[in-house]
Amino acid sequence: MRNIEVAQILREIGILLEIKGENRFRVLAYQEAARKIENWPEAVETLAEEGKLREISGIGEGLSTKIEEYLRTGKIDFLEELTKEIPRELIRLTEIPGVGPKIVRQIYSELGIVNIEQLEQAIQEHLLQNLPGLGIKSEEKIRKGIDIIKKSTGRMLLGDALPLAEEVVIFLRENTQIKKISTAGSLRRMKETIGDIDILASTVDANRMMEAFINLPMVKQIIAHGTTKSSILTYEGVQIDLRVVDNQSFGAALQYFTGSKEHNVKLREYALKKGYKINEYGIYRIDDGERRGGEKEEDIYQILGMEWIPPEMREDQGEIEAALQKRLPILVDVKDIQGDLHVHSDWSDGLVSIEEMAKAAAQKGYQYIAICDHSQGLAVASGLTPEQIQQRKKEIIHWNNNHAEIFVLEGIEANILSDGTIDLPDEVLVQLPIVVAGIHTGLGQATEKINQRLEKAFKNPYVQIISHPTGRLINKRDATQGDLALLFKYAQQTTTALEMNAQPERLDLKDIDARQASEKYQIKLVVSTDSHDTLSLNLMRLGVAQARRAWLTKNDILNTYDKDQLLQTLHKKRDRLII
DNA sequence: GCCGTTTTCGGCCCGACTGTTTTCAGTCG
Ligand SMILES: Nc1nc2c(ncn2[C@H]2C[C@H](O)[C@@H](COP(=O)(O)OP(=O)(O)OP(=O)(O)O)O2)c(=O)[nH]1
Ligand SMILES: [Mg+2]
Ligand SMILES: [Mg+2]
Ligand SMILES: [Zn+2]
Repeated sequence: MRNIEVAQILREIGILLEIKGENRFRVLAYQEAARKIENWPEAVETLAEEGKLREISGIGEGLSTKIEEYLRTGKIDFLEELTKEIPRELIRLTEIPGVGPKIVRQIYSELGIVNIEQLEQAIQEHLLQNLPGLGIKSEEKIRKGIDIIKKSTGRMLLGDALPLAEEVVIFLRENTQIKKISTAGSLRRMKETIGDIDILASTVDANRMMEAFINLPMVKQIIAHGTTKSSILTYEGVQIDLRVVDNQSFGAALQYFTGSKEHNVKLREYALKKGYKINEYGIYRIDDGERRGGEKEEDIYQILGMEWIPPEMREDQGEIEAALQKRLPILVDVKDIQGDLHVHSDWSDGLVSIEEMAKAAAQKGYQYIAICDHSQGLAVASGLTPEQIQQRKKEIIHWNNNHAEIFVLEGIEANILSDGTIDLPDEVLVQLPIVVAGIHTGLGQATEKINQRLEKAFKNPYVQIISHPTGRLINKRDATQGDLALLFKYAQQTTTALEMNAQPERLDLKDIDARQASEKYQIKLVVSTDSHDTLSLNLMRLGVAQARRAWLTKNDILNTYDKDQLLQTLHKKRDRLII
């Protein structure tokens, strides 16, 4: 998959064109194409080979030619020429908050600045404040911007952002007179990483609310402070945006502030075609200028003849078209989840006993929980030998004989060895009602090797679920080199389910891949927390959110089934493959 | 640079905050 790489190149061309002062819609075309390719579930090189690039809306004659050239030669002539005029280094400067293409162009052409060090030097010598359109304050603002970008740690994990947002919301509730409040932006859409925390509120006194906000104890710096919108930076380097509107506009504002940007643009374009105008204050008829709604978020979609679209779907990935046809799927909900099929106990590297895990799971209202400890191939995680599995079995039987509130399933997270065999013999696997298998070592192997390993694992009749299929760790480790399309084919052929691991830094399979697995290959998925302690069981919420972002329904997720149905489904494979 | 159940040319969302500005451009959400 070279999608990210190609998207990156297109994005760079877009920014360079913007600095050059090109037509902004031409710039937009590059940005939009980049986004489309980044979110495309198939490999861009495959599309190019098959001559299908132009089937992506937003990629036409010019862009497809450039993309093909890049994939073939590793270069784009047009870009080579462009960088002679606009150095590539300048792109980094546009990443400074408050510094855009116009300022970069100006400091480059007037002062010859191409990097942050030179910019800092120029600021120290107060060279910027004498440039037309800039002054003392702009210079200071840019200096602060450089501070921010230097300390910036990139996008946060959703799992880290959620509690922080909750803390801010609670503080605002306690210290201001709030009518309504909600998180918005990527956080409400439950995107796997979060750029900043967006909060929307309606209140009796907007000014007081803003005062309270910018005086939060966590505030390091005030980025903007207006009557309806303020932004602050916390000591941890997290930006928080607060938008305040009247109660009667809360719905329209929530729609706006939830985004995504691309969803908003598409929605607003469609509205225009139908004679309406949408902004964060409401939806208006263009002919008479009358406001037609906006108190509730549903107003906006309903007036346009659409179903209300769940926030997780608002990525301009076909949801607007589906909502118009009233064909949105009924997304899986946390309440549908009947059990967790991947948790560890202190028999391996878990921190709590089977009993504690079972009690906690029962508390969550689950019907069943599968204890899937590591197996012997993973010694660092105290993986279980066949003998230990026998021992553990007694404890599980004992629990089930004495407790009706939840059924504990005996399971394993077996290790896929570097030759693709499972680290436990079939005689052991056949005894286990739940068999998950995953790659934990040799993640850096070449494509061919990973593919072969997985093929072998998928073909093992006892392996029901592949855990964390790509092995990626967000912001830390890339997915393995395994070919996802091939992996999906194996899963389809062998009716093996794939896990959507809910650990905040895994979320693996990820949303767009899970959607592809389900839509194109009819693969079933399992949302699991991979808990090593009881608190982590709550991560189910994150995993289900990713499933919702993958457009999945209850029927697509095996751990929404009741116990009998689940076991029947999971055991079909061994019944079919062993005659 | 892309696109088209009204278009193959003329559109391509809409508004807040900041700083520098005598009326608005730049940046960002
Ligand atoms: N209509 C419109 N809405 C926008 C635009 N930019 C941002 N928004 C809305 C939708 C976004 O989800 C919301 C919050 O903006 P953010 O920049 O914080 O983006 P978002 O939270 O989606 O992603 P993030 O994780 O913060 O990078 O504001 C825009 O250009 N037009
Ligand atoms: Mg945001
Ligand atoms: Mg924001
Ligand atoms: Zn694992």
